[in-house]
Amino acid sequence: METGGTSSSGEGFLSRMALNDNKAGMEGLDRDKINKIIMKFSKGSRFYENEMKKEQQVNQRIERMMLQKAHITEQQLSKAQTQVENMTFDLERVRDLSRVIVHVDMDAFYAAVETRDCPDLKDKPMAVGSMSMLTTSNYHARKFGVRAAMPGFIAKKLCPNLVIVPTNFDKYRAVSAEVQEIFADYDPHFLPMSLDEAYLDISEHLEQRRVWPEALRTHLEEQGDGLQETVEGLSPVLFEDSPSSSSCPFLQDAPGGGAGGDVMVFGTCAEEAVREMRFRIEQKTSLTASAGIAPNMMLAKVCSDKNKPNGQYRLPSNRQAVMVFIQDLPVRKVSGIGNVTEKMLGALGITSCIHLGQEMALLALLFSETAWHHFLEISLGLGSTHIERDGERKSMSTERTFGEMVALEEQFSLCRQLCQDLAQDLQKEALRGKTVTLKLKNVNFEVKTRAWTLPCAVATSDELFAVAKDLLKTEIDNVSPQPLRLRLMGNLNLPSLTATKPKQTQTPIQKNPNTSAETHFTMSALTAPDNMTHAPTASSTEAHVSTSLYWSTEPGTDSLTCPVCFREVNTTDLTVFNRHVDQCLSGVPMEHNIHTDTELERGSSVCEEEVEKEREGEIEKEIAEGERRREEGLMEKGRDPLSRCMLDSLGLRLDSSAGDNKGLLLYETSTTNISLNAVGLNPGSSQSDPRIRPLSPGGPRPMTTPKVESHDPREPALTCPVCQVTQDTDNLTLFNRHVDLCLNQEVLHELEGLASVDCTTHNATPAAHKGQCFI
DNA sequence: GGGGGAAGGACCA
DNA sequence: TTCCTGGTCCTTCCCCC
Repeated sequence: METGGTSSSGEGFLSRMALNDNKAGMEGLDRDKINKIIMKFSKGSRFYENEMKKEQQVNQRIERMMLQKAHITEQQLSKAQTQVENMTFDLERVRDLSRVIVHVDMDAFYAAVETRDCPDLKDKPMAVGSMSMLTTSNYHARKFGVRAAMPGFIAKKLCPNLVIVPTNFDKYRAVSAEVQEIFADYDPHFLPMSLDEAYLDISEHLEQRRVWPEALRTHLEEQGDGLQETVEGLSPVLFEDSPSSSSCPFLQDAPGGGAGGDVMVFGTCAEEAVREMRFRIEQKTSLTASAGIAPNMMLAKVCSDKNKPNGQYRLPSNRQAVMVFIQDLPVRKVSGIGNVTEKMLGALGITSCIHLGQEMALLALLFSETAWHHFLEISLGLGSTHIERDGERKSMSTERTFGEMVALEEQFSLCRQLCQDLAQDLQKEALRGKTVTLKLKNVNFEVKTRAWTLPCAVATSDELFAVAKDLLKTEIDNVSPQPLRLRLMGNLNLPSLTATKPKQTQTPIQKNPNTSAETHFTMSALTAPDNMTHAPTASSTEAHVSTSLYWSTEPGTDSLTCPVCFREVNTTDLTVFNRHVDQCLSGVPMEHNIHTDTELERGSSVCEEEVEKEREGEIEKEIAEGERRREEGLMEKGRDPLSRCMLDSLGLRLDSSAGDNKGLLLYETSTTNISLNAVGLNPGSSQSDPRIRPLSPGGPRPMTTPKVESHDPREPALTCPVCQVTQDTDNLTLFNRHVDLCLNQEVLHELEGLASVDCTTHNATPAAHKGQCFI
């Protein structure tokens, strides 16, 4: 038997997929019937399979917990009981019942806004969202089991007449702003939780209100668009069965109120103040709100759900009333207890808050300290009494879901786009962040996050992409030879400061997120200053020193010494400096960045002089040609090459001479100046179907490669362009890995000329260190 | 052993 | 055919000092 909002029918229903009716307007539904439909159309899908996996994990957690419970001794229990009692005593001592906290929640907000603007919808089951996902539904739809967070196509099965209206956040934001203006009159420091929800502390307002003359508590009811009409006509159509719509509080309770009255006078108590607030919201927006009034935020939130929609509930501010209220409250109703916690508590026989109190000693032994402290507070009806707007934002992110994406260039291009979007958002709030996290969800709904913390905070698109693309590349390599089949990509930046200038740390961080044991260098062994650190490596194919060096500054200095060219770079901007180092290591100018970054130009001018002008011209010519072809539409849809910036960052070049093999990329390892072809550029194609022809070894390697030809599977001989040894394989992935390792060896040898290299973390075999070839 | 970063997950609207 | 987005907090694991 499942607890709370989910059910099990004994057919192996996943509790996490079954109908969650823990929402107003969903009482008394035929859950079994609804669940059967949900399962019928979910079963067998990748989403379902993943949910099943997650459910199993939760079940295992529960099994472990039960095992742990079986080993608890009386002595342990008694000790824990003492601990709980002490804690309870401490909490009771500071219980604060003096505040009047209000939680206001707009009723089916998005759906109500859409219905208001399109009255045709008022009698129809409708939801806001898309066939993929619904954000909310009206109360007609809820009768069919249609609710928020349900995919539209399932909702359509439950309710074939369902009207799905696309979201219009600009509109909701505008309405929300109107509502918030009213909130501010009651608590200027109110805490908005989302567009449709807020906490207010009206204690001060009530103090003032006590002595307010009636005139200040009088509000005009606008005829035609006012309460009378909304109660019987427009907005509350969503809430015909509302506990309060049948006995409109405004009309009946408010002094001076009455059917058709023009003037509404409200009282001075908390209920009257909240009633007034809701009245004003409705007058201004034609939308209804529900509210809960209680001595703390936790209780206020529960109370606002009590008489939803279009109602309010006040819990008296005394301990006894609070304890009575809490007794029968299902744990799932408490904010912070979700599906998993509910299930775990249910396994212990805990379904309501009274059980929580009774089993606290056991919970103290089975859950973490944070968790059981939270449970104890809930069981005592305690919650926060201070509404504080979080001054400081903790993180900022952006993510996107899409159809299956396999093509590398699409993945990197999207990554770039996300970085641009995030950079824009960061810059809007003048924030910078030190940790860049890449979030990936594959087609099986498995989510992975990969993070990298930088020595200094970053904010620009280029800076973010420099890290994100490495993280992405690492993941692509990790699943190789399989392609990375994505359905979501996100980019998260954790701001650590709000300053407009980058913060420069004095203590370098030296970590390598590359869990795939790919080749990388431990830079500490180089004869470089101690403050040189190693950033995330890209892949073994990227001559790892490229884009991988980060530097921290010494306080008081305004220049840095390049560890490669040993010249002073006149900058303290680490990004600029690291680009300089990248350039020196690669021996290739980062022409695009240089042209757009004057500081970089200054900082790297010394190294630039050493770069062959001819090659610069050649590169520029190639890119110009690539762009020309792009503009001319020669690139077929879906075969659009990587952006210039992306190509740069990856060390990739477009082969404009590829003819029919458009989409071919040339990989250029900057140190060795070797060109290899990369694969999988056509959408739909994958890395498992590459076309490769190794280049002829020796001599200066060309920037462009001859037209690629398919490799004949009957002809296994592939010759490594680096070591020139023929490899006994026709597996192109293996062959490419071999080339990677050889390339890295070349880099190593080059660096050995500058400094000693610590190869302890280099994943190559001893043979590789000797420059020999292997697969 | 403690601190801190990385990764994953729960939960919320 | 199709299961979101953006944010916070917590837990666990692991590495380093």
